[in-house]
Amino acid sequence: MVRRHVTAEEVAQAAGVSQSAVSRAFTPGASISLPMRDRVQAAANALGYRPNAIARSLITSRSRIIGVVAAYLHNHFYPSVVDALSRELQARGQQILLLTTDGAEGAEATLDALLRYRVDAVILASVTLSSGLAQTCKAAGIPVLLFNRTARAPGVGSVTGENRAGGRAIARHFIATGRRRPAFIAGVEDSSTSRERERGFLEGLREAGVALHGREVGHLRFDGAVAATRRLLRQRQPPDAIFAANDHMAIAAMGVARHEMCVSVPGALALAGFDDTEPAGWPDISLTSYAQPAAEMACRAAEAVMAMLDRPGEPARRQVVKGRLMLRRSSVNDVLPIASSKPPPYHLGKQL
Amino acid sequence: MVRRHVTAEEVAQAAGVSQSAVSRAFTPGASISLPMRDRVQAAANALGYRPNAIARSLITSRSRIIGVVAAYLHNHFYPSVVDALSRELQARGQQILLLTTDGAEGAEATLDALLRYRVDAVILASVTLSSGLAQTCKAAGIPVLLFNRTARAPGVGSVTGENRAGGRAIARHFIATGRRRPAFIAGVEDSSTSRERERGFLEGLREAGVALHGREVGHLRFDGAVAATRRLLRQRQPPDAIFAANDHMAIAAMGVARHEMCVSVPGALALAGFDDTEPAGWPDISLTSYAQPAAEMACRAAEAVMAMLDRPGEPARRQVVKGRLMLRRSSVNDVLPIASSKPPPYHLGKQL
DNA sequence: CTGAAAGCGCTTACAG
DNA sequence: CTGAAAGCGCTTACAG
Repeated sequence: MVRRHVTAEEVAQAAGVSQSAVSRAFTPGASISLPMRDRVQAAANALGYRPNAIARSLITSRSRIIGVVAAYLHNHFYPSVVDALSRELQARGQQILLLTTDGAEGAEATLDALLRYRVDAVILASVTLSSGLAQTCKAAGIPVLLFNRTARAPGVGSVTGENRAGGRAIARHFIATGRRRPAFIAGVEDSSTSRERERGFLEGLREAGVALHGREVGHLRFDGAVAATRRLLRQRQPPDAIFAANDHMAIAAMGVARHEMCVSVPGALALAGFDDTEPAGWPDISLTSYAQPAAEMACRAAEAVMAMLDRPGEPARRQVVKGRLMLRRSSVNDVLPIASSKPPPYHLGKQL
Repeated sequence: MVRRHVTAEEVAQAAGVSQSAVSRAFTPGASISLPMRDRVQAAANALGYRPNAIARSLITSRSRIIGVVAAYLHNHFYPSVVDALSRELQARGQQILLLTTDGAEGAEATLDALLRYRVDAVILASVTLSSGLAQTCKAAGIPVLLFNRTARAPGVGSVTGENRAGGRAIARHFIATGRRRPAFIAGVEDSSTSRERERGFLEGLREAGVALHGREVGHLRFDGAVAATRRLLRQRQPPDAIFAANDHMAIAAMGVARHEMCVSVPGALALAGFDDTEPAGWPDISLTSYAQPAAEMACRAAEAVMAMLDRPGEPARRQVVKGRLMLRRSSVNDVLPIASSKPPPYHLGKQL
């Protein structure tokens, strides 16, 4: 039973009208009389007709599909992003063609497949994707939006958090709480996001005349951050504070410090991450973090994409979404543990 | 600059061949000579041609797009699933149209939108989605595969973990470690997945002649599990073990027990979840859990979907992927903390 | 192996 | 408001 799909032509025959009329009945704003529309609808319902969006987009040359490229869903920031993006885009009548890719290898080939589907735009939601992907989209004449990273190339819009200000806030917090041997775990060297966070962090330290005590690269991966933390903590004089370029790596660092090296957190070592992912708010983790509001960033991104589609000429914008420092028990002792009975208690943190 | 896309016709003109020849050059296995193919390729590269998959699927009536419906990406099991599914399907030349939906409301409407894109099949990856969605797909003649749940209706394939056996294993473990007041936090009442886990758990308790000491519903949400745990632990005689129907809820329970009620885990209370999500393996969480291997389940699901497309007549299968109990410090004291230096140390757990 | 032609299921000017 | 017709960019029998 390879039942073919019902077509507009079949509905037209059943309703005794032209195929154009069927099309109009399913096109909001088309010039069609109410009786005609009802008649078509009745026949359509009886037959179980559903307009073929593929055929539609072939002729309108708008697929109403947005390509979303995500690289590493194990970092919990990205599931939140995908969830929020999906919601926002669906609300605007767009579908999402999802592309996941592990690092750069093969990404070009899968992006090529994506572009064959004539997506209306592409959102690149990963700091590790080569900017070559953005260029490929540009070359294909497809609007690109970078999410959580920027690019030097002009004409590429982006939505990011306050990377530099966030890094600076973490540094000031470490200094204010008496830390004098702060270290940094970078993401990947060639990512604007990680660089900006580091830059802000270094600026904050310099303000206070404190030198960076150590620096390792965690490659944005859990295992990478585990190794980086071991190297930092095995030094003769280990750091008394570590800022990891994102929560995912900071949580790995926390595990190594507390359970492998028996370093007390926050007593002997303060920890801070970036993103304020959900696990950071869990009481057993309670990780100080600079928040990037995924939902708001996704909303901005969806709006930006729609704007790119509706007004192609408009110059691409770089939007920065405001964040805030969430203080938790990984860096300060006096933050209240969860005690209140009023929900939601798990995302509380002292706001700076 | 609304540069239109390059078409096969334009490539044909540039190469001085017919449009059919261009089509054949991009169709693996088509009968075309090597010189002809090279000539077309050269022209195509020069013009930046990319075949329009939309047009292609209109005529082949295979879109090579699989609809994936996921409901709640905050439960970290689902990001792993989406990631793995995406990888597996991409490897088989399929694209993914992603649909996220919060609960039942509005899900029908968005599924309708999905079906208009003539996806070749739909994977329903959420225990909370109404089985009405599966029926809608069936009615539209589109193959459906349930992921992490089953349905009474025949002809609907599924891929699940060992829910019943897993529940039983947790019960036996609680009993074996001396727990006598075991409680259960259910997911949602009408989910086959949660029901099977509970059924296995009760069977395991009955074997030992131990009665269920408490039961609450967490609605599969973090906040819901927080409230459920409070109700359980505020009893005059609180439980000495809690099995939550998934890790997401178990982690919420852990936070409440340790940080709000000051109940020692695992001393006064043993905790266990289901799924073996990544956070369960983090040393600060170290949650005993029955593993559902997301990657393997995704692989099976991808294979099953491809089989449904290639052999439409074949009866739908219900596949169960083997899991295993991961013992960690939320339920036993003698599990070694992370000590080894050989990676990957964070997913270790004593296997039963 | 190659090309001309029909056709996939729609949208949208164009007449009426 | 309605219908006949052209056409979106391809694939695929059909001849040659």
